[in-house]
Amino acid sequence: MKLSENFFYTLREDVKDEESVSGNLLVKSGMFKKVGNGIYMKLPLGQKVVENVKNIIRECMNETGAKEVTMPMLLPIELFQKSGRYEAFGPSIFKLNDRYNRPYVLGPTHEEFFVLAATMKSHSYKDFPYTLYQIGNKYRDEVRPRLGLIRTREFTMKDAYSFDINQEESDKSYQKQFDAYNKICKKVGLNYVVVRADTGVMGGLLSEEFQAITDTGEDILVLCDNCNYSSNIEVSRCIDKEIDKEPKQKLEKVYTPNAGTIEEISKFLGKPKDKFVKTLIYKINNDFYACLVPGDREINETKLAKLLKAQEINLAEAEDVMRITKANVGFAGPIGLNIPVIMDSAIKYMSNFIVGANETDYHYTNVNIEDFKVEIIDDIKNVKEGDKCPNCQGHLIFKKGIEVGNTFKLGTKYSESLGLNYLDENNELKPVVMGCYGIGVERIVAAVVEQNNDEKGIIWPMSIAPYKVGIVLIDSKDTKQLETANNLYNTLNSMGIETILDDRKERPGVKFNDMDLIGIPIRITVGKKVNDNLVELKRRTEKENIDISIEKIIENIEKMCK
RNA sequence: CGAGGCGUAGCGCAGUUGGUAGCGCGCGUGGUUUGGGACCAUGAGGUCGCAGGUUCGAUCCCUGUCGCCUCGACCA
Repeated sequence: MKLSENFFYTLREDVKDEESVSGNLLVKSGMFKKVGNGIYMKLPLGQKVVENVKNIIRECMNETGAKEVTMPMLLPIELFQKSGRYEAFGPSIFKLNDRYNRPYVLGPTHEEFFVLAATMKSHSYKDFPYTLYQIGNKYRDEVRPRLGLIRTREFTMKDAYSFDINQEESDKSYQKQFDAYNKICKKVGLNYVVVRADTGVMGGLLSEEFQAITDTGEDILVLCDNCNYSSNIEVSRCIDKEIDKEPKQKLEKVYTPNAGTIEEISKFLGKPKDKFVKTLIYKINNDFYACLVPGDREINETKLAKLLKAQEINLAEAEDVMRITKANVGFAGPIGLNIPVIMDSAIKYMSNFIVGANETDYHYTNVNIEDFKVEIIDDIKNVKEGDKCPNCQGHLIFKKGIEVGNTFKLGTKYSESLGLNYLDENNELKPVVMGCYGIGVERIVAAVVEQNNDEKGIIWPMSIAPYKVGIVLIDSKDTKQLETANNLYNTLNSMGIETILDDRKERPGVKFNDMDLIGIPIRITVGKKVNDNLVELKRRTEKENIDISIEKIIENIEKMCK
């Protein structure tokens, strides 16, 4: 691409509406443009990067034997209602009506429709296995789109679906996709980790996330400093410390004016936070529950929801709390409450602790678990850094991540709800076992930028860079320079090494800065030294130029591109 | 959905105690420059987010509305 005759622009100042590094750089470099909240257009350079990522994905998918298809984005609503996911997705599904007022949705994901396709080729056990995939748009009305391209309402997803006769066979298909995902993450140049995760709205048996490690990530990843344990915090199991009990002391009600938070009450009574038990009133499936966790811990709503098989889980409104506890928010406790109590397992080892007294401005001290009735005891809290690893003697550490991919073992959830069955050798009707596998394409792009940038701009890995080489022509009026630059440009492109020629009538500084901003991996500068038969070569990752003779430059670049 | 902030030229911003607007960058033209975002001159470009209201007069005040950003919507 010659810049003088193409659609190319960059911004000189940081983008006002982009807080994330990747959002700012991708918009500033003219690769993407924001259209609205969580909606972006892809401009030529961004389009190329996205295509490069798609091609890597496509290549790795085809290697697994998966076949590419295209699903519609505009979907009649019935199948979602049938699978029960119209409810599960709730408000994050985009709905619309046609001219006859018939309801449609913009596809948030396509399990149901792949199942529909699968019914055409799932009659006998001899029809299996097979895996289908597509690379297409998804629409989700997110609570809050944010972080540039990391959470948008329209995005490109590669989604694949495997179909097998039983779990064992399905596990094999899963493993193939899992391996392909590792390959893709490596090829696009991500620093990533795979973690266990919640199956969420997809349902099913197992979920593993491919998480790009960055400070701007939305997820907390729990890793072990000793073994290879890795998990999303939402499903990370707590290993409770088994502490010996103190001798039981006498229960006492104490006056604690205006001390409604653990912070305040801990300061007021001069006791550490782990001597307290927090009582949170939750509304779960329209019933109220009191949930107890140690004062120095956070509740984990994913675990709680799973424990109660709940669809909807919310902290109770202040008025509900006041009605149930007969006290202001901040003074709830398990003693004398007439709603079910769910207690975190760690509290078993606590003694003489402090809880709210269900009376404004009062707490009980020296509380022990015999003092109240408990319905369920289970792990309902988040792990903390430094906690013991569930797999070894090591300790847990936290990192933040961007979820770029996710693989699920779905079991027979969809085949059963949608009637996808086959006949086995014994002429018995069996449900098909499925897996599904998703990758966010723009998310990969954003995550790569989050991990590869400096004060000048983006630093693309060779594999997905929009162009591999950028030629900066210093003086376009100098015939020798112009001719040399054009020759290099034509040669490289004809070799399949995609090259930009900056032949604009700009000062060199402008060209250098733009080339750095858009992150082209290799830069050739064609300037005065052509008279000595030399051009300059510089990698985006390095500070210094080196002079190379014009004869040798092509050979050098060819090596670098490999 | 809650709280806060912001909507003024393509971009980033200032401003008007109410009298229909300016700066920097970018853009056009002419010239001087030419190896890390040049300089001089001269221009073009705005229904001051939208709709009401108050006023002789509103970009400014009031009301509503739309859009965008951040935080929150879990730690009692």
